[in-house]
Amino acid sequence: MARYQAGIRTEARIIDATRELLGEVGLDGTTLKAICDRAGVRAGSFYNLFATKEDAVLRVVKDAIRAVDPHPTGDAPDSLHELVEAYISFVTGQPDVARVYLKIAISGATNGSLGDSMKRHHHRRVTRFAAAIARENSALSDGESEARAEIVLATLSGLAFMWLLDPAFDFAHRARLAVEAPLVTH
Amino acid sequence: MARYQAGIRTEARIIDATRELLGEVGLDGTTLKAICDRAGVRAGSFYNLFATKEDAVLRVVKDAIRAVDPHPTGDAPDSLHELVEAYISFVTGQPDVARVYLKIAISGATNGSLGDSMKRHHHRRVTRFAAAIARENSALSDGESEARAEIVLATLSGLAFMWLLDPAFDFAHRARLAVEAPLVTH
DNA sequence: TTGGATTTTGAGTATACACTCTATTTTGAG
DNA sequence: CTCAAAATAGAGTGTATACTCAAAATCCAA
Repeated sequence: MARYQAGIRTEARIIDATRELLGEVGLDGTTLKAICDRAGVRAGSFYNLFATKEDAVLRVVKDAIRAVDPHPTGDAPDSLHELVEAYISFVTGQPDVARVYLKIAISGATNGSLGDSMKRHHHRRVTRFAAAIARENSALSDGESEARAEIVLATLSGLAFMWLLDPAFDFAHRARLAVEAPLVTH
Repeated sequence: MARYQAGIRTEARIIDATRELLGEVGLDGTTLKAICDRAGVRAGSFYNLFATKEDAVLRVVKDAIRAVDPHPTGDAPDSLHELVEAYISFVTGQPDVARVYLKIAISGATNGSLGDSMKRHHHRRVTRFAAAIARENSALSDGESEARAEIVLATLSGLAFMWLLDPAFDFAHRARLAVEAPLVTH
C-alpha cells in the first residue's frame, strides 16, 4: 500500500495534464497519448496509477462539477445574487476548470455515465436557484420559481458558452447585466 | 456527367442518415460505418458520391445553420419578437435539424473549419438581433443593443441546450417567458 | 438491344486509439 | 546497506476508424 513520492507526483502531473487538455481540446482531443506526452510519462506509468483513461477524466470532471457550486451541502441560505456571483467567480477565477465544466457539460451530457451525473447536477442547480428565487419573491408559485431558475441558468450557461467561443468576451459584465436588467423594455 | 437516378437517391439517403445520426449521437458517434449502415450502403458507394466524410457532415450542418435563420439576406425588417418566434419554430418545427445545429454548435465550435463558420454565423446573429433591439428602443447605444442581443441569444441557446438534455423540456414556453418577463423583479 | 458511363460491392490499407505485459529502474523503511 | 515494493519504460495487442481500389452489377440514351 505504502506509496512512494514519485508516484504521487506523477499522479498529480497526469491529473493536471488531463485538466489542461479537457479545457483546451475537449473530451475527444484528450487522448491517452496527449495526456502522457504532456505529463512526461509513458503509457505503462499511466496505467500503474489509473485503471482507465476515463478514471482520470472523471476525477477532473467531478472536481469541476464540485467547483461550480461552493456550498454543496444544500441548505445554505444563498440569495440569487450570491449564486450568480459564485458562478461568475467560478468562471473568471478558475477559467481552466470552468472550461472543462462547460466542454463536458456539452459533449458528455447526452451519453454515458458522465451524462447522468451532469443531469443530476443540473437538476440540483435548478432546485437551488429556484429556492433562492422563491425566498426573495414569495408571490411566485413553485412552478414559476423553477421556470425563472431555468431561465437564469440558461442565460448564464449561454453566456459562458460565448466566453468559451471567444475568450475576450466579457462574461462577468454580461452576466451581471443579464440578471439585473429586463431583457425587453415595455 | 449525366447522373443516374440510383445515385441521386443514394445521395439523399446518405444525407438523411448523416443528419439523423448527427442529431442523435453527435459528431463523434456519426462514424462512416454508422452512416453507411443506416443508409443501406457500402463504404465504396459513399466515396463514389462524397470525397470525404466531412463533406457529408458539412452539407448537413450548413443546411442546419441556414435553417435557423429564415431570412438570410440580412436587411429584412424583423422585430425582436419575430426573431425569437422564428427560433422557437425552428426548434419545435424541425427538431432533428435543430439538434444537429445545437450539437455542432457545441462540439464543433471550438476547432476546425466548422468552428470558424459557427463563429461567423454567431456574429451575424448577434448583429441581427442587436439591430432589431436598437430599432425598438432608440435610446440604447450600439454597445447596449449588442449586449442585450448577446443576452437574448445566450438565453435562447441555454434553453435550447436544456431541451437537448431533456426532450420533455418545454422550450417554447420558457423562451417566450424569458424574453417577455424580467429575470429579477425589483 | 447495346454498350459506355455510372453505381455498387467488399475486401483491403493505413492510422490512431485504449490498453497490456514484462523487464528494468527507483524508492525508502528497517 | 539491503531488498521487497513501487514506479517506469517501451514494445506489443486488439479494435475501430476513415478511406481506397479493382471488379462486378446496374442504368439509360441512342
